[in-house]
Amino acid sequence: MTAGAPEGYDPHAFAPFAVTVDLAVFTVRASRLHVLLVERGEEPYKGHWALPGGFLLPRESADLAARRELAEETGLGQDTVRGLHLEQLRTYSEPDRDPRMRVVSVAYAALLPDLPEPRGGGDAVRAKWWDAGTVGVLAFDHERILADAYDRIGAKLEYTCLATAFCPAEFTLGELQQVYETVWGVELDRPNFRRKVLNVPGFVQAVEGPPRRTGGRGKPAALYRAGAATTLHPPLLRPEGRTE
Amino acid sequence: MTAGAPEGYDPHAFAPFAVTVDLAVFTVRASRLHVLLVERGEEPYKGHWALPGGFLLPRESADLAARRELAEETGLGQDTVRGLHLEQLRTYSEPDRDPRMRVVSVAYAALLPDLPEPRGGGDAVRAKWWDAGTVGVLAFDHERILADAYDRIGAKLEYTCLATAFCPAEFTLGELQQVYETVWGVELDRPNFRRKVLNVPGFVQAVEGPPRRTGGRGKPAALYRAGAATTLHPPLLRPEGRTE
DNA sequence: CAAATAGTGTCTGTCAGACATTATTGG
DNA sequence: CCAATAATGTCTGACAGACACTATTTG
Repeated sequence: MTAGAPEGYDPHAFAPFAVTVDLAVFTVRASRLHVLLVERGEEPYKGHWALPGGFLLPRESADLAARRELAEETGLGQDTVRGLHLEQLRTYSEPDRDPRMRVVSVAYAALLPDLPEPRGGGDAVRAKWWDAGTVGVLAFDHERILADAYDRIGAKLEYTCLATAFCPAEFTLGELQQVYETVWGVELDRPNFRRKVLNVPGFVQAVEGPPRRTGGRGKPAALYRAGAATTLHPPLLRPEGRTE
Repeated sequence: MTAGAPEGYDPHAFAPFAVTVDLAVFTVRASRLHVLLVERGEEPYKGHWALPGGFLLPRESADLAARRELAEETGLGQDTVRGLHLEQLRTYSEPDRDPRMRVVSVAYAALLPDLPEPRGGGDAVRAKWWDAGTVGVLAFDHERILADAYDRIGAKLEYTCLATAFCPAEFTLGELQQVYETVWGVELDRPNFRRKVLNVPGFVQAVEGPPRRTGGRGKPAALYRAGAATTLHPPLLRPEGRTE
């Protein structure tokens, strides 16, 4: 900022802002993208579904608040949550986005491997995974946030290693391909997908031992871990240039 | 957010958050990337240089506040500022980033064509364009914000039309190439750059009339305007995969 | 063996970088 | 004519999509 607060500024005299985080938590289950929603137990929007989130504590960064809320809503351990990739999306600050007062919200996207149903802790009545294509009307401006999150995730798959965040620690290339196909809503050619993934240095790393795993009936697939890279060179561009 | 504010929440009883915007305003002049900085006239960090910015007004979105501050610092008209591309970078919320109180700041990047020296209005002692490679120690966490902004701009040039925001309304392909070379710090092959730019539908649009403009001594160059597209298909990837 | 999934090999058109060449201006 | 900049053309190697084929498992 350029200067001090307005003339004679006193934090308690000025109309204060509340600051919250909102989370778009995604997972891939049954070849469909799912998002974690909570049912609101209080006004406003009581009974509506909303993105999980909540207020920043007085000495907490938005990043920490997001991880705390994520742990509360999913039942994941603090240590698990600490290592997860949280992607800060953007901040929503329209004056009337919350009817009660002035609330500025920092939105995050989180990517999880498939998990059991959330235990629905925290303040929410209950939490549930929804098919991302069929969520209805959400509270506040959360539909907008969810749409922005979806766009961002799809774009980030092209040039970052984010897709591995949807997979368990060890995964097959088929599972990784499923993530791309599900998020992008396209079908990819398996041999070409394989070639491109293995050509990106540091994207995936073969798990040494002969351990393999079956995915139903066919030949067992080799296992991989996420590699050291964070960005993809070259990127995996999605087909047909449909980024609009 | 999932639920109402904490038990018995009253906006004035709770430790309030102040919300500000900070702007990384870039331009290309003399083949160097420059950033607009202001000298602080008050404590803390009195005498230090900082990114322009300021507090949100009670009923103002961060986006509007950023445009207002930009107009104040650069002397650009309200109408000019309204049409500019402002890129929201991310939000900085570490509890101690401002020694006075809890300040959450929404950072923006703005790209301008080369402009005269700013008139240095607003609260700042003075405002000045600095070579982006030689800025010293900045106030608050503004060095971090500036570095993040620089990274984002470089990446966005690859897959969006952002580069045209650095150019005047009508520009030559040579000028556009200068933008890429300056921000990325590389030299590009002119014929190939030309071919790729013209191959992207909607990136640039030839200005019809035979009007041309000279850049010193050689052959006058054809003029172009920014096209209708916002994203580049295919993208203009920077050479040597140096995105780390 | 048939079905299903994993993995390899090959062909071909497109496009990238590299660079030669022509065009148009001022001095 | 020379220097400087703009614009066009060409060559070649790398890589993308498409797809045929082999490998390994279960029923």
